Amino acid sequence: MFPRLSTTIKFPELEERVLRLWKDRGIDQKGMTFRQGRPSYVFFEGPPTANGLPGVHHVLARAYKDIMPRYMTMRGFFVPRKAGWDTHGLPVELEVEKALGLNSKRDIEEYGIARFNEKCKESVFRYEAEWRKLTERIGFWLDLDHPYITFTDDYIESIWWILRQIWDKGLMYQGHKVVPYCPRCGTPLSSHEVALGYETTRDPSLYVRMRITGRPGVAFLVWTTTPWTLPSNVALAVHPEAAYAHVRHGKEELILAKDLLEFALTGPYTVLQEMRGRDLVGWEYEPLFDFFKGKTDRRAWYVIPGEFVTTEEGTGIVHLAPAYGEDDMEMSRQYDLPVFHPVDLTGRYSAEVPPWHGLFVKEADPKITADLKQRGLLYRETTYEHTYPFCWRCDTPLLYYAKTSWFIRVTALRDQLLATNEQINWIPEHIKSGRYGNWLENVVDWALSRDRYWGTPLPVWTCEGCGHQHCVGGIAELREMAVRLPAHFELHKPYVDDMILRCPRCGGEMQRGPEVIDVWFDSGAMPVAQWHYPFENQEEFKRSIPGDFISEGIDQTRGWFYSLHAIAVLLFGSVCYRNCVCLELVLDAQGQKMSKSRGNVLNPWSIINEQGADALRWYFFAVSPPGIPKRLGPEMVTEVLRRFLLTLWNVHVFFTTYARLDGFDPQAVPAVAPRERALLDRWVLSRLRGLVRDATAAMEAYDVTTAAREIERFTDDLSNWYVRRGRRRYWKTENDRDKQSAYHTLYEVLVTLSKLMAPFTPFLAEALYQDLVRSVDGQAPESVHLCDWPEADALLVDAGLEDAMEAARRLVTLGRNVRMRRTLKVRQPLAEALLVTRDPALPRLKELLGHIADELNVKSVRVVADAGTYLSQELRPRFDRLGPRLGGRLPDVVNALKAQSAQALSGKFTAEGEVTLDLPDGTVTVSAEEVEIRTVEKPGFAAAIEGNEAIVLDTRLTPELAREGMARELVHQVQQLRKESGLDIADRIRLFCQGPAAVEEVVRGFQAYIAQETLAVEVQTGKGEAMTSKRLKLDGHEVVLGLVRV
RNA sequence: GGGCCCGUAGCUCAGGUGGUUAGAGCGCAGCCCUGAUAAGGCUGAGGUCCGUGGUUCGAGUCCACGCGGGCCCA
Repeated sequence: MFPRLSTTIKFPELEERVLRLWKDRGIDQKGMTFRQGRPSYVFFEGPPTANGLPGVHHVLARAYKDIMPRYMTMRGFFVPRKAGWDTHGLPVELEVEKALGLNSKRDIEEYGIARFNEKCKESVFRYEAEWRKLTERIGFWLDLDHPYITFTDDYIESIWWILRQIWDKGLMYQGHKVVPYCPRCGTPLSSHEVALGYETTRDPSLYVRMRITGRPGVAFLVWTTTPWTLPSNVALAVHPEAAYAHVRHGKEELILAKDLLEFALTGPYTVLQEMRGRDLVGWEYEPLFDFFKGKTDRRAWYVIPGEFVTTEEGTGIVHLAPAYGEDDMEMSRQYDLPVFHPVDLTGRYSAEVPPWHGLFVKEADPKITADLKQRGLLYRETTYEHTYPFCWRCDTPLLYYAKTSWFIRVTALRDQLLATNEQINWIPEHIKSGRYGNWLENVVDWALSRDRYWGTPLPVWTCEGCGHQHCVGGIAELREMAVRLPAHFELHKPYVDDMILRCPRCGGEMQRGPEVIDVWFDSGAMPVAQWHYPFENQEEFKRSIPGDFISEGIDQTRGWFYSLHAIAVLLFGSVCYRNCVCLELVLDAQGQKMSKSRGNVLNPWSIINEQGADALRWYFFAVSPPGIPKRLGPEMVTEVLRRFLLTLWNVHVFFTTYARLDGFDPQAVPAVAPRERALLDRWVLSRLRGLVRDATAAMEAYDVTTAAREIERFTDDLSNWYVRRGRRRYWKTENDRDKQSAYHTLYEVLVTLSKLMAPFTPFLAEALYQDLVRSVDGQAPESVHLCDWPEADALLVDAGLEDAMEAARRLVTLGRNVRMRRTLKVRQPLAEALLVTRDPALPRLKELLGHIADELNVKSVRVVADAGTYLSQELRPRFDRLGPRLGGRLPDVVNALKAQSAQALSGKFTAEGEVTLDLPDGTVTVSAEEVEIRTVEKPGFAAAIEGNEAIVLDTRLTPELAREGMARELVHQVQQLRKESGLDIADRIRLFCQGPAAVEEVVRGFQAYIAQETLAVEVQTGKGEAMTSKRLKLDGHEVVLGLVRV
């Protein structure tokens, strides 16, 4: 028996009930495991960090992470859904530093690394309970009880194994590299981190004189915004092809780029000589300072050519300090220049620069400037506004700084990265060759090491005796090689730092370097490390690589999308994941980015508790494709709830209400063969088949949005046509084949719909399924999420019927348009409607005239070829057919056609199939296929036209029609009265109607009709006993209606 | 400064390979209908399809250059 349901529904409550059902019966567990043994579809969970509260953008990501696994499970695949937590890294350290009031690496070391890391470990699960709560509440099925956690020794051991593989391939190296470095945090930042901290700032802008050796009074004019790098200058670079000028300027002579003379010089000048940059190459100049004079054997302080030099700003002569610029370092390699690096790890000058020893370099800028000025080397000093990177966590200006770091030679694999990228299905597609492809083309070596505390330790030990380096690939190996291990064994600092190994070369003692690794390596290692491969779970791992599906924010192109891909290529030379759905930002209702400072952050719970998780999920899926930024506000979610979820719910309530009343049992009542069902049934089943086919195709293409929109469209058709047109079939008293056909059809549609919706709105889908299926069939799968996805082929198809129905609905709209414009109430029956249509579906349309007549409330509908009395004709050229044939002559032909009367031309086209036109440049024959003849309304008739279709209503009211109109009005009033009296839809009544003879005569004449419509066992005229009654005016007559429940 | 994406009604979004008069939902106004419906229907107001050039018989659609917004990178 179907449950009794109400159209008043609170979806959040329904969802909580479904959650309890899942919990009580362990359905979530079954849902994740019941396909075990079937082919797998592999989903990778990109691990979040649980040291912050989940926000509404996490709901978007988790909804997408949920929908494909659910869909693929229904399609028959086994989808493992291991949860994961990202636990290492600077963001965690920062939180803990803040909480403990620590401000520097020294503070941390004084506090104690062991204690500090212990705090980090606690911090990363601070909000785990919140994450779990949200994850469960939005219906994201994930195995939260067996997550991978990146800080465990098992996980780290797998990472060590990976690093060892890379090491063995010779792809790890220690190098000098200029990196963006935060002197406060004492660590280089990844490019990802640098990107977080660009700000507009003012820096000094210095034009300095570099005196040319052997040419007294002549200097290069050189521009810099980083005076602190000048002591380390070793060379100047010019663009070899650019034009330079030697000018007299006041009392001195300067050389700079010709294009920049006006820009750089502050007064009149005379050009003495012009030259190319390459002419200057090799010229020597006097260093600004003598700190490094004589400290190197290499040639320094001369001009070299550099393609990177521009003549758009500055002077076209670039000062090179290899330790503090990437280009500079590159040039120093090419030209074997010395590298002077007089700045320590805290950003202060070393003793190599005595005047400013101990001073932070940025603070030394003005002192250097003053010194140059005093020695006459400063030409001009201004300030320069530009964007410059600051540390995203502490706001310290970053220094580009040569650091010893460990790198992975990813550049060696660029071609393989690009080739495997071709195997990834990116959604949206443009990511592949756009943002991501570009990133891969410009890929640089992966700066792996971090000089921090809370992270996976880099497993490289160095022999203190012979300098031999060894990369440890696992715990067993570590124990074997160990000379000394700390009492507490853990693969974290400070414990690993106390692990001393025996050098395999010389037998000396090996010490680990201080570094931990980039946290992106942790998460990118998850396909391997989540299984503790290769130490355990070899089968699981092999089954799950490459993965089938990942989905995260689009910002992960440089983050997780890349680290997964790079590690898989490094290890196996193969692709890591086959399909990647990139998600854009969730914005507020005004389109502004949500941020704490703006105060516009939307709490996901406010929507989940008001509108529900299904509504939010549906909104995300349907509103726009994943790669487009989404605006979100409560009212937007309410709209989809009303438009879609509630509409569907109402159909569901309609069905269950009447099926209960009639005791309809889909198991017991034999189904009428689909082909023998009513046209309306066959139509909706055919539409359903189309929906299943289209939704399946869309889902296979990861086009969730199209699938959702198709489901919405179908639901609208279902409610506003199928049910609307067919509802009397469920009310009627006789239980005939038609009624059974109607019940079975609507039942099948709703059950199928619940399955289609299961991946999108798991709660509502479950509620429908439980109400419809489990309530009557104990043998059926216990949950919609344990069902198979519907098969389109199993359903009836009748494309011709769908076309005809579309035409019928179009004509009904037209007809209502006529009634509206003539203010002819639909309740008043009319005699006839004439249809003019050339729709190819016409033969099938004739089967549907009854529906048109009903909707328009007319006694008969006729299709006519011509309604000439009411309508005239118009001829329109078909540009799409004439255009390609006629090209430039098209306008002339169109004008010639317009010059003749449409009636005459249409006659000719009909009779002869073509018309020949005389044009100034010859004759042109136009065939009937190249024009369209349309019908046009003649004013003054009750007609409406749209395209080449028209409808004409006969508006003459006979007395009989008027009486019937009154009868219908009476029925309407009685129904209102029933409603007002609070009667149940199945209650029977006794009815009386008192009024003038004209009215009472109608009541007697339409007694049977009125009785049937209002469920009256008796219809009386005159006064009567009434439970409730009301007075009203009907066509100017005073009438009293009354009724009693029997 | 470079790359990618976006710009269509007040709002959210559709608009295969160019083709006559650019659509839907919400909102607004008026009317209608209603015993599944918190609904539904009809009509109306509301559009320089971001701009400017170009290609074409014909451009929301293709090309170029701009403008505005977003993301990513320097």
